[in-house]
Amino acid sequence: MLQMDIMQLFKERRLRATPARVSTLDVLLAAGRALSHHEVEDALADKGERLDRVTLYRTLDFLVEESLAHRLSGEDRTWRFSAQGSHTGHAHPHFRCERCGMTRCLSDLKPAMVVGLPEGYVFQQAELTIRGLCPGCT
Amino acid sequence: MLQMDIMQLFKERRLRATPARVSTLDVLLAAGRALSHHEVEDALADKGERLDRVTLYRTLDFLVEESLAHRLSGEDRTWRFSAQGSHTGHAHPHFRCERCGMTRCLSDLKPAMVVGLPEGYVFQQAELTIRGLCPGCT
DNA sequence: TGTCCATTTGCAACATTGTTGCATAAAAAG
DNA sequence: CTTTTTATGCAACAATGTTGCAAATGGACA
Ligand SMILES: [Mn+2]
Ligand SMILES: [Mn+2]
Ligand SMILES: [Zn+2]
Ligand SMILES: [Zn+2]
Repeated sequence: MLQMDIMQLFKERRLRATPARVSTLDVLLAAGRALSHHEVEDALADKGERLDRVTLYRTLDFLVEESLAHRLSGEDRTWRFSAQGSHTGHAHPHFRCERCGMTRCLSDLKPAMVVGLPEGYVFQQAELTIRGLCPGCT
Repeated sequence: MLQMDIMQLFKERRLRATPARVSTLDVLLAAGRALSHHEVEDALADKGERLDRVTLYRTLDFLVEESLAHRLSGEDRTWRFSAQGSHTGHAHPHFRCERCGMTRCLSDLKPAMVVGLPEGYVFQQAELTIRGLCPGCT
């Protein structure tokens, strides 16, 4: 997706198309996987963008708020951000590499293919987490 | 499980049965759910135990290392610890309350019962995470 | 194109969670 | 009781994320 198209996207939604937001969403879209705050920071640096740490945190929150990205918690106590916020509530499976932490959404896979991972991925473990309300909170 | 039995357990395994370890495992066993570092600290305080923050971190790590507990990452960037480390690799489903964060293992449930949660729990979402190695790490 | 105002940004300070180094205390073996 | 090994407490540090506030700026409108 071109930067110009991203700016157009913001304008259609009546959201301020600031450089920080356009560049950040651009990075997420180009990555094709979930990126940590730090990884986004690095990717922005590669493009010659200098962005304050706090601004980036707020920008990522903004994108999630506007459903342009979604956020998932990593095993390493950091948030990861992925574009494609469209698929509702990110209630889809994810893949995380046990060695390097690389995380990507598996939302485009049919259920049958979750068992058979995409080429090149090695299955080690499936973790199923049920979320909801406990007896004390109902 | 009695404190004395816990001490016995350590001795059988040739592990040093220090007050910190016995009390901490006691707290985890009594909880019946996964506790954060902070929650363990509070529970110990209730029992009149004073334990250094760092010592507790190391004690919890020790219990995980010895397979007397297992550790899971929460949505709030904190580790949770649960006794019953016996079930291998904690490759079992968990339940987390979306409101208060209460987390417990569902390891004692048959697969059919995962869909139908125990009485009092409200289902909201199932998240499946596949873990393994990505193409770059194989 | 210039003006204005709500919003965004950068900076400093702070909070939380967890880790490391090292001297001292204590467990368990003999 | 003495010795040896290991665990503990303390201080300092690191990583990740948040909050308050003044200054900059995006976009609407004249
Ligand atoms: Mn996702
Ligand atoms: Mn568990
Ligand atoms: Zn990897
Ligand atoms: Zn609850």
